Amino acid sequence: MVFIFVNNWNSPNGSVSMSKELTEIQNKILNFLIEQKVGKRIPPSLAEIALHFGYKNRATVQQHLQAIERKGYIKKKPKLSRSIEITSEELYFISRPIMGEVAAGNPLTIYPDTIDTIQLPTIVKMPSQSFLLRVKGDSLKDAYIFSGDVVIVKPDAELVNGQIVVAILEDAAVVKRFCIKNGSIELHSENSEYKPIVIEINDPKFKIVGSVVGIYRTMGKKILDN
Amino acid sequence: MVFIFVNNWNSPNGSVSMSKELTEIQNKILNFLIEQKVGKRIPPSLAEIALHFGYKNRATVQQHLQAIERKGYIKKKPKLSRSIEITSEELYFISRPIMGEVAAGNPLTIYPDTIDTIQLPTIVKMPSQSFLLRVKGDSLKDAYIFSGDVVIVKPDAELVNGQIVVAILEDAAVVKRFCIKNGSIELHSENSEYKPIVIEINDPKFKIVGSVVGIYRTMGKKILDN
DNA sequence: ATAAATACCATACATTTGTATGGTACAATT
DNA sequence: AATTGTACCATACAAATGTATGGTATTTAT
Repeated sequence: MVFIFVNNWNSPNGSVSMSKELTEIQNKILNFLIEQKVGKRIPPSLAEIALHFGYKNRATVQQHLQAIERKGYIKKKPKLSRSIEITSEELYFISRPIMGEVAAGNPLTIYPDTIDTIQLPTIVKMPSQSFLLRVKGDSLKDAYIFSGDVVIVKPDAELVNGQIVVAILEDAAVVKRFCIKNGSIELHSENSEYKPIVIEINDPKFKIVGSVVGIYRTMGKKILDN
Repeated sequence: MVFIFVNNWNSPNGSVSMSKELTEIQNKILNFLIEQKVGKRIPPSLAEIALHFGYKNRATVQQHLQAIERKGYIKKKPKLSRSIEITSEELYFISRPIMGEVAAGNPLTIYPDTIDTIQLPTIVKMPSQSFLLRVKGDSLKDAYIFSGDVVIVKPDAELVNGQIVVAILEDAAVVKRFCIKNGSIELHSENSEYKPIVIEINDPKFKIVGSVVGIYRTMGKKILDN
């Protein structure tokens, strides 16, 4: 997992609280904090930070954290373990692989490897083990999922009628609304131009990959040319 | 903040790892864990849990946690403080107020109070101090924001050209793409049917509320009637 | 009727953790 | 030349934390 530090403080209406630039080492420590929070979901203790950077004692880390806090990048509650808060978490992005493309209209080939990377804001937390797929095609446009959207897929999730799932059909993947009826599975498009796909439950060429637990679409910053 | 516990284990393809039902108290403790993680962003220590429930020592909490872990709802690393992980975090929802409605097309009145509540999945982390607004109207449909979508608004965020912002114009709120040009502010719709709104920077009837940092749209479970 | 699970209590103990203090070395600034 | 900031080290200590053990009372299941 690669984390990218996006320093935005110098933008037009820059944040007031970030008073000074971080040194290289302080920057590395801040990145580690973000990494730990996104990955492990809890902030590290001083000892864990020291271990990671090879420091022989916690005092070194302690002093670095004090410096980073003085400069306004983190906040911590005194005496409380693992209480480091990242001041402006939404300004940081984590680089996440997109595992393939998936057809919302007609089936498309699914790639075994990473095809692209997305800068996912750290505020968008992904369930563990879930992965990202980019949607192509417009058969789900009535469910407001569009070509280019990135869907968060949780594998082996429970399947409920009416849920949007990712399924493999003869080595191609589709995003459809799932419906089980009279012992056979129907995969619906929201777009009425596409007819439902009907499969027998035991069809060996069919497999449910997982359910779509969320979508992500980049919101900010579009160049206005006029 | 009110948290709602959604017990999903008994759904058709129930998860395998959740072996037994929790008792009432165990349930309350699990809810507290979720509450703490979503709110404070870090799991509580045994002492903090004991304090919250009025227990006189940590051992009581310790035994409850062991029971909850035995039943598969949480996992924790031995000897490590604040290392409780919620096994299937994406199954829980947090109840969050929607503060008002906002027009993406023509301006609408913004309500001072909560108008509705949404069940936001705990995987969608909101930046602190941000709030939710429901979008009405279709002027942003080319940016794929639709009537009914819930936008996450971060107040006082830095304003960058091309960013989507919530602004107040004569006591009504709009969602538009922000653009500053030659000393005056332009608010663009993606939908070409609407013309840009142009305001002078110092116009007292105009105020930027914040920037849209994300959208959320309920994905799962739609009743298929056929 | 007995066993097992639940729901607490008290006490004890080894680590972990945050923090304070003092020291060395080096680079940049004043 | 003196000061400040950075980047480490070592040691010490109180508080926080997780854990183990043993006990009591109540409810639930066998």
